[in-house]
Amino acid sequence: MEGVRVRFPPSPTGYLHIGGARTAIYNWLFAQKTAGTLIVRIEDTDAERSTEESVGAILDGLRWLGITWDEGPYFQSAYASDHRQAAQKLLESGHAYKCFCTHEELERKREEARKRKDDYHYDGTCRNRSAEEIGRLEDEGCAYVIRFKVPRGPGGVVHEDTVYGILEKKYRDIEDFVIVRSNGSPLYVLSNAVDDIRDRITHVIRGQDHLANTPKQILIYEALGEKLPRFAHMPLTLDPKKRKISKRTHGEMVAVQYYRQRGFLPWALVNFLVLLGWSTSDDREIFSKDELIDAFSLEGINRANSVFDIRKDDPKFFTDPKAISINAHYLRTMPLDELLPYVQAELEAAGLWSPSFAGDKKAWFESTVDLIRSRYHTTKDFANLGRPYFADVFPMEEKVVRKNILKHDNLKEWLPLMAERLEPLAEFTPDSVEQAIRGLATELDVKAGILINGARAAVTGQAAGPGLFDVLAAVGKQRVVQRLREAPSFYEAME
RNA sequence: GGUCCCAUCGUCUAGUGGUCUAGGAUAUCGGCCUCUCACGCCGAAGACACGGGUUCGAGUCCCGUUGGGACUGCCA
Repeated sequence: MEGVRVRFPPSPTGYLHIGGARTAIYNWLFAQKTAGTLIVRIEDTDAERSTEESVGAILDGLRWLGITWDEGPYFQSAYASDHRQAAQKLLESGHAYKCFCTHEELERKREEARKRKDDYHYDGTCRNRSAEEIGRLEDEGCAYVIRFKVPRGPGGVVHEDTVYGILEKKYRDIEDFVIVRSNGSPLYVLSNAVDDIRDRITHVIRGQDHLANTPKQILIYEALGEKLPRFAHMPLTLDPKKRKISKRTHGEMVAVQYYRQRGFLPWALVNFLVLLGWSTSDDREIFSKDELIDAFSLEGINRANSVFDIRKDDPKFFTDPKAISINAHYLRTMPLDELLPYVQAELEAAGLWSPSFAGDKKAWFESTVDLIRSRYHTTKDFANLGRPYFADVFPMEEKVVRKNILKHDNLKEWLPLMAERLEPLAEFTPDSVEQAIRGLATELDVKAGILINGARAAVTGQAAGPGLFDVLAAVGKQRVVQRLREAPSFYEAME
Protein backbone atom coordinates (compact mmCIF):
# COMPACT_ATOMS: atom_id res chain seq x y z
CA MET A 1 0.00 0.00 0.00
CA GLU A 2 1.65 3.20 -1.17
CA GLY A 3 1.34 6.65 0.29
CA VAL A 4 -0.68 5.88 3.38
CA ARG A 5 -1.23 8.94 5.55
CA VAL A 6 -3.02 8.65 8.87
CA ARG A 7 -3.46 11.02 11.75
CA PHE A 8 -4.01 11.17 15.48
CA PRO A 9 -5.98 14.30 16.36
CA PRO A 10 -6.34 14.69 20.12
CA SER A 11 -8.08 17.66 21.62
CA PRO A 12 -5.85 19.06 24.33
CA THR A 13 -8.25 19.07 27.22
CA GLY A 14 -6.36 16.87 29.65
CA TYR A 15 -3.83 14.11 29.78
CA LEU A 16 -3.57 11.30 27.26
CA HIS A 17 -6.09 8.68 28.22
CA ILE A 18 -6.37 5.01 27.49
CA GLY A 19 -8.89 5.42 24.70
CA GLY A 20 -6.87 8.09 22.95
CA ALA A 21 -3.71 6.09 23.36
CA ARG A 22 -5.38 3.09 21.78
CA THR A 23 -6.50 5.17 18.81
CA ALA A 24 -2.99 6.51 18.46
CA ILE A 25 -1.56 3.00 18.67
CA TYR A 26 -3.80 1.68 15.92
CA ASN A 27 -2.94 4.58 13.66
CA TRP A 28 0.73 4.24 14.43
CA LEU A 29 0.71 0.49 13.78
CA PHE A 30 -1.06 0.97 10.50
CA ALA A 31 1.45 3.63 9.45
CA GLN A 32 4.36 1.43 10.47
CA LYS A 33 2.90 -1.54 8.71
CA THR A 34 2.36 0.31 5.44
CA ALA A 35 5.49 2.45 5.62
CA GLY A 36 3.05 5.34 5.77
CA THR A 37 3.03 8.66 7.55
CA LEU A 38 1.50 9.38 10.95
CA ILE A 39 0.50 12.95 11.62
CA VAL A 40 -0.26 14.37 15.03
CA ARG A 41 -2.71 17.19 14.84
CA ILE A 42 -3.80 19.02 17.95
CA GLU A 43 -7.45 19.97 17.66
CA ASP A 44 -7.37 23.03 19.82
CA THR A 45 -10.23 25.00 18.36
CA ASP A 46 -12.15 24.80 21.60
CA ALA A 47 -10.15 27.62 23.10
CA GLU A 48 -11.97 27.47 26.41
CA ARG A 49 -10.95 23.96 27.24
CA SER A 50 -7.65 23.63 25.46
CA THR A 51 -4.46 24.12 27.43
CA GLU A 52 -0.80 24.12 26.64
CA GLU A 53 0.01 21.76 29.50
CA SER A 54 -2.37 19.30 28.00
CA VAL A 55 -0.56 19.39 24.67
CA GLY A 56 2.67 18.65 26.51
CA ALA A 57 1.10 15.84 28.52
CA ILE A 58 -0.36 14.18 25.44
CA LEU A 59 2.85 14.37 23.44
CA ASP A 60 4.75 13.17 26.45
CA GLY A 61 2.42 10.23 26.84
CA LEU A 62 2.84 9.27 23.20
CA ARG A 63 6.61 9.44 23.46
CA TRP A 64 6.63 7.35 26.58
CA LEU A 65 4.55 4.68 24.86
CA GLY A 66 7.04 4.68 22.03
CA ILE A 67 4.60 6.01 19.46
CA THR A 68 6.55 7.95 16.91
CA TRP A 69 4.99 10.30 14.43
CA ASP A 70 6.29 11.69 11.18
CA GLU A 71 4.61 15.06 10.91
CA GLY A 72 3.37 17.58 13.40
CA PRO A 73 2.24 18.35 15.87
CA TYR A 74 0.14 20.65 13.77
CA PHE A 75 -2.31 22.91 15.51
CA GLN A 76 -5.77 23.10 14.11
CA SER A 77 -6.22 26.66 15.32
CA ALA A 78 -3.51 27.74 12.90
CA TYR A 79 -5.66 26.73 9.97
CA ALA A 80 -8.85 28.57 10.78
CA SER A 81 -8.63 30.46 7.52
CA ASP A 82 -8.62 27.19 5.59
CA HIS A 83 -11.80 26.24 7.34
CA ARG A 84 -13.45 29.57 6.65
CA GLN A 85 -12.40 29.43 3.03
CA ALA A 86 -13.92 25.99 2.68
CA ALA A 87 -17.14 27.28 4.20
CA GLN A 88 -17.10 30.20 1.77
CA LYS A 89 -16.59 27.83 -1.12
CA LEU A 90 -19.50 25.73 0.05
CA LEU A 91 -21.62 28.85 0.32
CA GLU A 92 -20.71 29.92 -3.19
CA SER A 93 -21.33 26.55 -4.72
CA GLY A 94 -24.72 26.37 -3.09
CA HIS A 95 -23.80 23.50 -0.79
CA ALA A 96 -24.31 25.65 2.28
CA TYR A 97 -26.40 28.58 3.37
CA LYS A 98 -26.61 31.23 6.01
CA CYS A 99 -29.08 30.56 8.77
CA PHE A 100 -30.40 33.42 10.85
CA CYS A 101 -32.49 31.39 13.25
CA THR A 102 -31.68 32.29 16.80
CA HIS A 103 -30.73 30.01 19.62
CA GLU A 104 -34.01 30.73 21.31
CA GLU A 105 -36.13 29.88 18.30
CA LEU A 106 -34.26 26.67 17.75
CA GLU A 107 -34.44 25.72 21.40
CA ARG A 108 -38.15 26.35 21.39
CA LYS A 109 -38.69 24.12 18.37
CA ARG A 110 -36.52 21.42 19.85
CA GLU A 111 -38.52 21.55 23.05
CA GLU A 112 -41.78 21.30 21.18
CA ALA A 113 -40.54 18.31 19.26
CA ARG A 114 -39.49 16.70 22.51
CA LYS A 115 -42.98 17.20 23.89
CA ARG A 116 -44.49 15.58 20.83
CA LYS A 117 -41.89 12.84 21.26
CA ASP A 118 -40.80 13.70 17.78
CA ASP A 119 -37.44 13.57 16.24
CA TYR A 120 -36.09 17.07 15.84
CA HIS A 121 -34.25 18.14 12.76
CA TYR A 122 -33.57 21.69 11.74
CA ASP A 123 -36.68 22.61 9.80
CA GLY A 124 -34.95 24.47 6.99
CA THR A 125 -36.45 27.87 7.71
CA CYS A 126 -33.47 29.61 6.17
CA ARG A 127 -32.70 27.02 3.55
CA ASN A 128 -34.55 28.73 0.77
CA ARG A 129 -34.26 32.38 1.60
CA SER A 130 -33.80 34.65 -1.36
CA ALA A 131 -30.61 36.61 -1.91
CA GLU A 132 -32.47 39.85 -1.12
CA GLU A 133 -33.82 38.47 2.08
CA ILE A 134 -30.40 37.32 3.15
CA GLY A 135 -28.90 40.64 2.23
CA ARG A 136 -31.51 42.48 4.23
CA LEU A 137 -31.01 40.33 7.32
CA GLU A 138 -27.28 40.81 7.09
CA ASP A 139 -27.70 44.55 6.73
CA GLU A 140 -29.81 44.55 9.83
CA GLY A 141 -26.85 43.00 11.57
CA CYS A 142 -28.52 39.69 12.28
CA ALA A 143 -26.08 37.00 13.33
CA TYR A 144 -26.03 33.85 11.30
CA VAL A 145 -24.47 30.41 11.30
CA ILE A 146 -23.58 28.53 8.15
CA ARG A 147 -25.39 25.29 7.59
CA PHE A 148 -24.60 22.54 5.16
CA LYS A 149 -27.36 21.96 2.64
CA VAL A 150 -27.99 18.25 2.87
CA PRO A 151 -29.52 16.78 -0.30
CA ARG A 152 -33.24 16.20 0.08
CA GLY A 153 -35.18 13.46 -1.54
CA PRO A 154 -34.60 9.73 -1.52
CA GLY A 155 -31.29 8.04 -1.15
CA GLY A 156 -28.52 8.59 1.31
CA VAL A 157 -24.83 8.49 1.98
CA VAL A 158 -23.37 5.07 1.45
CA HIS A 159 -19.82 4.17 2.28
CA GLU A 160 -17.84 1.15 3.21
CA ASP A 161 -16.16 1.22 6.58
CA THR A 162 -13.19 -1.10 6.80
CA VAL A 163 -14.35 -2.39 10.15
CA TYR A 164 -18.14 -2.06 9.99
CA GLY A 165 -18.76 -2.81 6.37
CA ILE A 166 -21.24 -1.04 4.14
CA LEU A 167 -23.15 1.64 5.99
CA GLU A 168 -25.99 3.73 4.70
CA LYS A 169 -27.43 6.87 6.19
CA LYS A 170 -30.57 8.27 4.62
CA TYR A 171 -30.54 11.95 3.66
CA ARG A 172 -33.76 12.42 5.52
CA ASP A 173 -32.04 11.38 8.74
CA ILE A 174 -29.37 14.03 8.39
CA GLU A 175 -30.32 17.56 9.26
CA ASP A 176 -28.78 20.65 7.76
CA PHE A 177 -25.93 20.74 10.23
CA VAL A 178 -24.03 23.82 11.28
CA ILE A 179 -20.50 24.11 9.95
CA VAL A 180 -19.64 27.65 11.09
CA ARG A 181 -20.71 29.33 14.31
CA SER A 182 -22.30 32.76 14.41
CA ASN A 183 -18.97 34.13 15.66
CA GLY A 184 -17.34 32.87 12.49
CA SER A 185 -15.44 29.95 13.95
CA PRO A 186 -15.72 26.59 12.23
CA LEU A 187 -17.09 23.46 13.85
CA TYR A 188 -15.37 20.15 14.28
CA VAL A 189 -17.28 18.42 11.52
CA LEU A 190 -15.97 20.98 9.02
CA SER A 191 -12.49 21.70 10.29
CA ASN A 192 -11.70 18.05 10.83
CA ALA A 193 -12.64 17.21 7.26
CA VAL A 194 -10.85 20.22 5.83
CA ASP A 195 -7.72 19.37 7.80
CA ASP A 196 -7.85 15.77 6.66
CA ILE A 197 -8.10 17.00 3.09
CA ARG A 198 -5.18 19.39 3.50
CA ASP A 199 -3.09 16.74 5.23
CA ARG A 200 -3.97 14.32 2.44
CA ILE A 201 -5.18 11.71 4.90
CA THR A 202 -5.85 8.40 3.19
CA HIS A 203 -7.22 6.44 6.14
CA VAL A 204 -9.28 7.82 8.96
CA ILE A 205 -8.90 5.43 11.85
CA ARG A 206 -10.86 6.64 14.85
CA GLY A 207 -13.31 5.66 17.56
CA GLN A 208 -16.74 4.38 16.78
CA ASP A 209 -18.20 7.44 18.47
CA HIS A 210 -17.43 9.27 15.24
CA LEU A 211 -19.43 6.84 13.13
CA ALA A 212 -22.45 9.12 13.34
CA ASN A 213 -20.82 12.16 11.81
CA THR A 214 -18.98 10.29 9.11
CA PRO A 215 -21.85 10.74 6.61
CA LYS A 216 -21.74 14.49 7.25
CA GLN A 217 -18.05 14.59 6.57
CA ILE A 218 -18.48 12.54 3.44
CA LEU A 219 -21.02 15.10 2.26
CA ILE A 220 -18.46 17.83 2.88
CA TYR A 221 -15.77 15.95 0.99
CA GLU A 222 -18.09 15.47 -1.94
CA ALA A 223 -19.32 19.05 -1.98
CA LEU A 224 -15.72 20.19 -1.97
CA GLY A 225 -14.98 17.82 -4.81
CA GLU A 226 -12.43 15.86 -2.85
CA LYS A 227 -11.58 12.21 -2.95
CA LEU A 228 -12.78 10.30 0.09
CA PRO A 229 -10.38 8.70 2.50
CA ARG A 230 -10.97 5.20 3.72
CA PHE A 231 -12.77 5.11 7.07
CA ALA A 232 -12.08 2.53 9.75
CA HIS A 233 -13.92 2.93 13.02
CA MET A 234 -12.73 1.06 16.01
CA PRO A 235 -14.82 -0.09 18.96
CA LEU A 236 -14.92 1.97 22.10
CA THR A 237 -13.41 1.13 25.43
CA LEU A 238 -16.00 0.89 28.19
CA ASP A 239 -15.76 0.57 31.94
CA PRO A 240 -17.14 -2.51 33.74
CA LYS A 241 -20.51 -0.79 33.90
CA LYS A 242 -20.38 -0.41 30.13
CA ARG A 243 -19.92 3.30 30.21
CA LYS A 244 -17.56 5.01 27.86
CA ILE A 245 -14.40 5.69 29.78
CA SER A 246 -13.65 9.32 30.27
CA LYS A 247 -11.35 11.53 32.21
CA ARG A 248 -14.29 13.11 33.91
CA THR A 249 -15.89 10.04 35.38
CA HIS A 250 -12.87 7.82 35.86
CA GLY A 251 -10.12 10.24 36.72
CA GLU A 252 -6.50 9.24 36.75
CA MET A 253 -7.25 5.52 36.37
CA VAL A 254 -7.70 5.99 32.67
CA ALA A 255 -4.66 8.19 32.16
CA VAL A 256 -1.61 6.76 30.50
CA GLN A 257 0.38 8.74 33.03
CA TYR A 258 -1.17 6.72 35.84
CA TYR A 259 0.21 3.49 34.45
CA ARG A 260 3.58 5.06 34.06
CA GLN A 261 3.53 6.13 37.69
CA ARG A 262 2.34 2.74 38.87
CA GLY A 263 5.27 0.93 37.33
CA PHE A 264 4.06 -0.18 33.94
CA LEU A 265 6.49 -0.87 31.16
CA PRO A 266 5.38 1.21 28.17
CA TRP A 267 5.43 -1.65 25.74
CA ALA A 268 3.40 -3.83 28.10
CA LEU A 269 0.71 -1.15 28.12
CA VAL A 270 0.79 -0.92 24.34
CA ASN A 271 0.54 -4.67 24.08
CA PHE A 272 -2.42 -4.74 26.45
CA LEU A 273 -4.25 -1.86 24.78
CA VAL A 274 -3.87 -3.21 21.28
CA LEU A 275 -5.60 -6.38 22.43
CA LEU A 276 -8.64 -4.38 23.48
CA GLY A 277 -10.56 -4.69 20.26
CA TRP A 278 -8.05 -6.30 17.99
CA SER A 279 -6.73 -9.82 17.69
CA THR A 280 -5.14 -12.26 15.32
CA SER A 281 -6.72 -15.57 14.51
CA ASP A 282 -3.87 -17.54 15.99
CA ASP A 283 -3.48 -17.61 19.74
CA ARG A 284 -0.76 -15.02 20.05
CA GLU A 285 -1.17 -12.28 22.59
CA ILE A 286 2.37 -11.24 23.36
CA PHE A 287 4.10 -9.33 20.59
CA SER A 288 7.40 -7.61 20.22
CA LYS A 289 7.22 -4.33 18.37
CA ASP A 290 8.27 -5.89 15.08
CA GLU A 291 5.92 -8.80 15.53
CA LEU A 292 3.02 -6.52 16.28
CA ILE A 293 3.64 -4.31 13.28
CA ASP A 294 3.85 -7.40 11.18
CA ALA A 295 0.68 -8.94 12.59
CA PHE A 296 -1.44 -5.81 12.68
CA SER A 297 -4.25 -5.27 10.24
CA LEU A 298 -7.39 -3.18 10.15
CA GLU A 299 -9.34 -6.32 9.31
CA GLY A 300 -8.45 -7.77 12.71
CA ILE A 301 -10.32 -5.00 14.49
CA ASN A 302 -13.40 -6.15 16.33
CA ARG A 303 -16.80 -4.51 16.05
CA ALA A 304 -18.02 -4.92 19.59
CA ASN A 305 -17.00 -2.48 22.27
CA SER A 306 -14.66 -3.89 24.88
CA VAL A 307 -14.58 -3.51 28.61
CA PHE A 308 -11.48 -2.22 30.31
CA ASP A 309 -11.80 -4.18 33.52
CA ILE A 310 -10.63 -1.49 35.90
CA ARG A 311 -10.68 -2.54 39.52
CA LYS A 312 -10.89 0.53 41.58
CA ASP A 313 -11.03 -0.81 45.09
CA ASP A 314 -9.74 -4.30 44.54
CA PRO A 315 -6.93 -4.93 47.02
CA LYS A 316 -5.27 -7.36 44.67
CA PHE A 317 -5.51 -5.53 41.36
CA PHE A 318 -5.27 -1.82 40.88
CA THR A 319 -6.33 -2.14 37.25
CA ASP A 320 -7.37 -4.72 34.67
CA PRO A 321 -5.81 -8.03 35.78
CA LYS A 322 -4.85 -8.84 32.24
CA ALA A 323 -2.92 -5.61 31.94
CA ILE A 324 -1.00 -6.48 35.08
CA SER A 325 -0.39 -9.98 33.91
CA ILE A 326 1.05 -8.74 30.63
CA ASN A 327 3.21 -6.26 32.48
CA ALA A 328 4.48 -8.99 34.79
CA HIS A 329 5.15 -11.18 31.82
CA TYR A 330 7.41 -8.57 30.27
CA LEU A 331 9.02 -7.86 33.61
CA ARG A 332 10.24 -11.42 33.96
CA THR A 333 10.96 -12.27 30.34
CA MET A 334 12.32 -9.16 28.68
CA PRO A 335 16.06 -8.89 28.12
CA LEU A 336 17.64 -7.88 31.42
CA ASP A 337 19.51 -5.01 29.79
CA GLU A 338 16.26 -3.41 28.78
CA LEU A 339 14.73 -3.79 32.20
CA LEU A 340 17.65 -2.37 34.16
CA PRO A 341 17.04 1.31 33.34
CA TYR A 342 13.50 1.04 34.68
CA VAL A 343 14.71 -0.58 37.88
CA GLN A 344 17.35 2.07 38.23
CA ALA A 345 14.77 4.81 37.83
CA GLU A 346 12.59 3.25 40.53
CA LEU A 347 15.48 2.85 42.93
CA GLU A 348 16.60 6.41 42.30
CA ALA A 349 13.13 7.71 42.97
CA ALA A 350 13.06 5.75 46.22
CA GLY A 351 16.53 6.91 47.23
CA LEU A 352 17.90 3.38 47.04
CA TRP A 353 20.17 3.75 44.08
CA SER A 354 23.93 3.63 44.36
CA PRO A 355 26.19 4.47 41.43
CA SER A 356 28.13 1.33 42.26
CA PHE A 357 25.17 -0.69 40.96
CA ALA A 358 26.25 0.44 37.54
CA GLY A 359 29.94 0.25 38.45
CA ASP A 360 31.81 -2.36 40.45
CA LYS A 361 28.60 -3.98 41.71
CA LYS A 362 27.05 -4.18 38.28
CA ALA A 363 27.22 -7.96 38.01
CA TRP A 364 25.72 -8.34 41.45
CA PHE A 365 22.98 -5.84 40.65
CA GLU A 366 22.04 -7.61 37.47
CA SER A 367 21.87 -11.03 39.00
CA THR A 368 19.86 -9.70 41.92
CA VAL A 369 17.31 -8.05 39.65
CA ASP A 370 17.15 -11.22 37.64
CA LEU A 371 16.64 -13.24 40.81
CA ILE A 372 13.68 -11.28 42.10
CA ARG A 373 11.90 -10.13 38.96
CA SER A 374 9.90 -13.26 38.29
CA ARG A 375 7.50 -12.56 41.13
CA TYR A 376 7.04 -8.83 40.60
CA HIS A 377 4.17 -7.21 38.78
CA THR A 378 5.35 -3.67 38.25
CA THR A 379 8.66 -1.87 38.37
CA LYS A 380 7.46 -0.31 41.63
CA ASP A 381 7.96 -3.67 43.28
CA PHE A 382 11.72 -3.35 42.96
CA ALA A 383 11.67 -0.37 45.29
CA ASN A 384 9.12 -1.88 47.67
CA LEU A 385 9.43 -5.64 47.85
CA GLY A 386 13.01 -5.38 46.63
CA ARG A 387 14.11 -3.10 49.43
CA PRO A 388 15.85 -5.74 51.55
CA TYR A 389 18.21 -6.40 48.66
CA PHE A 390 19.17 -2.82 48.08
CA ALA A 391 19.00 -1.16 51.47
CA ASP A 392 19.81 -1.66 55.13
CA VAL A 393 16.47 -0.44 56.32
CA PHE A 394 13.42 -2.35 55.22
CA PRO A 395 10.05 -3.18 56.71
CA MET A 396 9.59 -6.29 58.85
CA GLU A 397 6.11 -7.64 58.51
CA GLU A 398 4.88 -8.48 61.96
CA LYS A 399 2.80 -11.40 60.80
CA VAL A 400 5.83 -12.92 59.16
CA VAL A 401 8.01 -12.48 62.21
CA ARG A 402 5.41 -14.16 64.36
CA LYS A 403 4.88 -17.07 62.02
CA ASN A 404 8.42 -17.81 60.94
CA ILE A 405 10.51 -16.72 63.91
CA LEU A 406 8.62 -16.31 67.17
CA LYS A 407 6.73 -19.56 66.73
CA HIS A 408 9.99 -21.42 67.23
CA ASP A 409 11.52 -20.35 70.47
CA ASN A 410 14.84 -21.90 69.64
CA LEU A 411 15.39 -19.65 66.67
CA LYS A 412 16.33 -17.01 69.20
CA GLU A 413 19.60 -18.91 69.57
CA TRP A 414 19.71 -20.64 66.20
CA LEU A 415 19.64 -17.58 64.00
CA PRO A 416 22.65 -15.93 65.71
CA LEU A 417 24.31 -19.32 65.60
CA MET A 418 23.68 -19.43 61.88
CA ALA A 419 25.40 -16.06 61.64
CA GLU A 420 28.43 -17.54 63.38
CA ARG A 421 28.55 -20.37 60.87
CA LEU A 422 28.13 -18.13 57.84
CA GLU A 423 30.58 -15.44 58.83
CA PRO A 424 33.74 -17.48 58.35
CA LEU A 425 32.77 -18.69 54.90
CA ALA A 426 35.43 -17.72 52.41
CA GLU A 427 32.96 -17.95 49.56
CA PHE A 428 29.46 -16.66 50.12
CA THR A 429 27.63 -18.45 47.36
CA PRO A 430 24.26 -20.21 47.26
CA ASP A 431 26.09 -23.53 47.44
CA SER A 432 28.36 -22.72 50.33
CA VAL A 433 25.54 -21.11 52.26
CA GLU A 434 23.28 -24.09 51.65
CA GLN A 435 25.94 -26.46 52.86
CA ALA A 436 26.45 -24.48 56.04
CA ILE A 437 22.76 -24.17 56.81
CA ARG A 438 21.86 -27.76 56.04
CA GLY A 439 24.83 -28.82 58.09
CA LEU A 440 23.60 -26.74 60.98
CA ALA A 441 20.13 -28.23 60.68
CA THR A 442 21.51 -31.74 60.87
CA GLU A 443 23.67 -30.82 63.79
CA LEU A 444 20.75 -29.28 65.67
CA ASP A 445 18.48 -32.08 64.54
CA VAL A 446 15.79 -29.73 63.18
CA LYS A 447 14.09 -29.61 59.86
CA ALA A 448 16.02 -27.35 57.51
CA GLY A 449 12.75 -25.60 56.63
CA ILE A 450 12.52 -24.08 60.08
CA LEU A 451 15.94 -22.51 59.79
CA ILE A 452 15.30 -21.51 56.21
CA ASN A 453 12.01 -19.80 56.77
CA GLY A 454 13.28 -18.17 59.92
CA ALA A 455 16.30 -16.85 58.07
CA ARG A 456 14.17 -15.56 55.23
CA ALA A 457 12.02 -13.65 57.65
CA ALA A 458 15.00 -12.25 59.52
CA VAL A 459 16.88 -11.24 56.38
CA THR A 460 14.06 -9.93 54.19
CA GLY A 461 11.14 -9.35 56.52
CA GLN A 462 9.04 -11.30 54.05
CA ALA A 463 7.56 -14.79 54.06
CA ALA A 464 7.88 -15.25 50.34
CA GLY A 465 10.69 -14.80 47.94
CA PRO A 466 13.30 -16.58 45.90
CA GLY A 467 15.12 -19.64 47.20
CA LEU A 468 16.66 -18.71 50.51
CA PHE A 469 20.22 -19.59 49.57
CA ASP A 470 20.02 -17.36 46.55
CA VAL A 471 18.53 -14.64 48.70
CA LEU A 472 21.36 -14.83 51.20
CA ALA A 473 23.99 -14.77 48.50
CA ALA A 474 22.29 -11.77 46.93
CA VAL A 475 21.92 -9.84 50.15
CA GLY A 476 25.56 -10.47 50.97
CA LYS A 477 27.44 -11.89 53.91
CA GLN A 478 27.81 -8.77 55.94
CA ARG A 479 24.16 -7.83 55.86
CA VAL A 480 23.02 -11.41 56.36
CA VAL A 481 25.18 -11.90 59.39
CA GLN A 482 24.07 -8.64 60.88
CA ARG A 483 20.39 -9.30 60.30
CA LEU A 484 20.61 -12.81 61.76
CA ARG A 485 22.31 -11.48 64.87
CA GLU A 486 19.57 -8.94 65.38
CA ALA A 487 16.91 -11.64 65.32
CA PRO A 488 16.71 -12.05 69.10
CA SER A 489 15.59 -8.45 69.36
CA PHE A 490 12.28 -9.48 67.82
CA TYR A 491 11.54 -11.61 70.83
CA GLU A 492 12.11 -8.67 73.12
CA ALA A 493 10.20 -6.27 70.95
CA MET A 494 7.19 -8.54 70.80
CA GLU A 495 7.05 -9.38 74.47
C1' G B 1 -38.07 9.65 21.65
C1' G B 2 -35.25 9.30 16.80
C1' U B 3 -31.00 7.46 13.79
C1' C B 4 -27.06 4.18 13.75
C1' C B 5 -23.81 0.35 15.81
C1' C B 6 -23.09 -4.03 18.69
C1' A B 7 -24.19 -9.01 21.32
C1' U B 8 -19.36 -16.22 22.49
C1' C B 9 -16.71 -18.10 29.52
C1' G B 10 -16.27 -12.60 35.06
C1' U B 11 -12.85 -9.86 31.48
C1' C B 12 -10.03 -9.83 26.45
C1' U B 13 -11.07 -12.92 22.45
C1' A B 14 -10.84 -17.41 18.27
C1' G B 15 -14.74 -18.86 15.33
C1' U B 16 -16.97 -16.29 8.24
C1' G B 17 -22.87 -23.33 7.62
C1' G B 18 -20.72 -29.40 9.03
C1' U B 19 -13.84 -30.37 11.59
C1' C B 20 -17.83 -26.77 17.96
C1' U B 21 -19.32 -32.64 22.93
C1' A B 22 -17.20 -24.11 21.07
C1' G B 23 -10.47 -23.11 21.16
C1' G B 24 -6.86 -19.61 23.59
C1' A B 25 -5.56 -15.75 27.23
C1' U B 26 -6.49 -13.62 31.95
C1' A B 27 -8.79 -14.09 36.61
C1' U B 28 -10.55 -18.24 40.12
C1' C B 29 -9.87 -23.25 42.22
C1' G B 30 -6.97 -27.96 42.65
C1' G B 31 -2.34 -30.71 41.77
C1' C B 32 2.97 -31.24 40.56
C1' C B 33 7.71 -28.82 41.56
C1' U B 34 9.56 -27.06 46.58
C1' C B 35 12.56 -24.16 52.16
C1' U B 36 8.33 -20.17 51.17
C1' C B 37 6.20 -17.30 47.24
C1' A B 38 6.26 -16.65 42.25
C1' C B 39 7.56 -18.84 37.54
C1' G B 40 6.74 -23.33 34.85
C1' C B 41 3.84 -27.71 33.97
C1' C B 42 -0.86 -30.53 34.54
C1' G B 43 -6.04 -30.36 35.63
C1' A B 44 -11.08 -28.26 37.09
C1' A B 45 -14.93 -24.93 36.74
C1' G B 46 -16.78 -21.22 33.38
C1' A B 47 -19.93 -18.62 27.38
C1' C B 48 -22.73 -18.94 21.87
C1' A B 49 -28.74 -13.19 25.37
C1' C B 50 -33.86 -15.05 23.98
C1' G B 51 -37.55 -16.52 20.27
C1' G B 52 -38.75 -17.59 15.43
C1' G B 53 -37.24 -18.82 10.58
C1' U B 54 -33.79 -20.55 6.20
C1' U B 55 -31.07 -25.29 5.73
C1' C B 56 -30.08 -32.21 5.58
C1' G B 57 -27.24 -29.23 9.19
C1' A B 58 -26.64 -22.56 12.57
C1' G B 59 -22.34 -19.70 17.39
C1' U B 60 -21.90 -18.80 12.14
C1' C B 61 -27.36 -16.53 7.38
C1' C B 62 -32.47 -13.79 7.90
C1' C B 63 -36.38 -11.58 11.07
C1' G B 64 -38.13 -10.19 15.78
C1' U B 65 -37.43 -9.45 21.08
C1' U B 66 -34.29 -8.15 24.92
C1' G B 67 -29.89 -5.95 26.53
C1' G B 68 -25.73 -2.60 25.86
C1' G B 69 -23.43 1.50 23.37
C1' A B 70 -22.73 5.88 20.20
C1' C B 71 -24.85 10.08 18.12
C1' U B 72 -28.94 13.31 18.51
C1' G B 73 -24.67 20.94 20.59
C1' C B 74 -23.37 27.41 17.41
C1' C B 75 -18.11 20.38 22.03
C1' A B 76 -14.23 17.73 19.85
